[in-house]
Amino acid sequence: MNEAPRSPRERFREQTRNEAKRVALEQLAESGPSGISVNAIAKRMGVTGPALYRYFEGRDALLTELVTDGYRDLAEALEAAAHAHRRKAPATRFREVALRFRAWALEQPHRYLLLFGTPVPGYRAPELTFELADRSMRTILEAVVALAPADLPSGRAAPDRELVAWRERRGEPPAPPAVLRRAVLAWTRLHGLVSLEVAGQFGGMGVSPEPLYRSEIENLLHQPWE
Amino acid sequence: MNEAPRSPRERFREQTRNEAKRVALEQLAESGPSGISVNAIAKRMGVTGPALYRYFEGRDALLTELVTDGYRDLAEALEAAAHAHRRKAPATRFREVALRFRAWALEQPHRYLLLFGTPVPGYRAPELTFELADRSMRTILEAVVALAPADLPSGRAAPDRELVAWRERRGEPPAPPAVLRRAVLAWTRLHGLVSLEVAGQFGGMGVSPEPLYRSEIENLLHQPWE
DNA sequence: TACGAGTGTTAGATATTCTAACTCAAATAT
DNA sequence: ATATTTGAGTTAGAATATCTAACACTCGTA
Repeated sequence: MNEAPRSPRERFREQTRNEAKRVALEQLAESGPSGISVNAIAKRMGVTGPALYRYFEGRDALLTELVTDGYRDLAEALEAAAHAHRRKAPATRFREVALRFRAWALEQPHRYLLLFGTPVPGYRAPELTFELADRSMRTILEAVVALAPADLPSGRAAPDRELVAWRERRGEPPAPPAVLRRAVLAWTRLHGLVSLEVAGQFGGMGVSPEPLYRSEIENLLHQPWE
Repeated sequence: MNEAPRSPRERFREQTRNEAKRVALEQLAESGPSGISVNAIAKRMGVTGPALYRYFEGRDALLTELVTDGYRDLAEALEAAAHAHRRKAPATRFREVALRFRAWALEQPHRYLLLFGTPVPGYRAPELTFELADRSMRTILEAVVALAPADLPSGRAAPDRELVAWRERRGEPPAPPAVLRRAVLAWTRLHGLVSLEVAGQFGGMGVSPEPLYRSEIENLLHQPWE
């Protein structure tokens, strides 16, 4: 997105940083989060350990950057799916977004776990986590908004008020609370299935997760609007 | 459960092991999975580092033991909830088991994340993971079985066959595939909500997760049996 | 009471993160 | 074109981690 960095030095710097992150993701895939080692990354890049400290404050900063990159990547994948089907029926669009979500997770399970699994380093701020997840959440929300009929009533229960307030805080057009609640449920249900699948919990059960996932999508599409 | 260890030495050994695991869980709560250090545990126990290697093969073995303990603990909590309400209506029993599930996770979020988050050490075998999660799964399954009407048909779709086969493999009384599917969905939906809550993803949203969780329980109870 | 199994210690090999001090090349400025 | 400065990479080293090996001691056991 950003145009070419001005100086050759900045370009080189950017290139080295990306290379380091690329190698870090390799390490992540091979040996898990705790296998990401500044030293090993440097060695694999053909430089000594301390050299990398010119580019990252330390191991945790590098990890954090992988996390933020991951959230951005996921959000972009979902947005692309939504955009690709923007002319289709809302149900179709929702399905495609949901399927893209699972596909993204399965393409790079270690990254998905890095985002939604145990916080790895010292501890990353939960607020940061939320800010980042929010962009994906918004795409799902838009897909759910398009599904809802026009005449949904406004609820008065506690979670409804919270959701409406949250939506207002972001300066987005208001949506009926039932829609917001449905969007959150969509998020948690899809995440529940995907995270257990990625963590290998279905493996021993002999269940193919895909039909389950599809049926859960249909459940969300056909569930009555209270 | 196990009766008193015979020799004083075995008793002492058991005691030391438990103490070590207790301290390890403290470390886990304070500094996350990567903060669990054999050295630090030993220091906190008043001995030197290498002493602990008499009791655990290494750091990974200790970690693995924390994981297996956690799965056992969770399963026992769910079984206790089911047992406490064994005379109540099936819907009540299911509700209580589901609520206990969330309560267990909230009481010790770091442990829940240790079980269902990113695999931490080298890599624990997924089969092991499944074996252990199975016991909790079974309790949920029993609760769902009790909910189902008696005249459910047997499906012929692929996931149904898999689920039935899985159930048979464990030598348990057969259950209609719709029931098994519902049980898996219960598991994934509850886990989806709880894991996002425990990971702090709802924090910034200002949503109280409890009403959402309860509504999801009711959704499971009232969803038609296809 | 003598033995031996088991517990804990120190020393050390290896690997990690990260800082400090230094060199050197290359981009920038004059 | 030359001088200056910026910054990349190096080695050295402090602090801490896992884990092994060799040794000492102690307390159950025979």
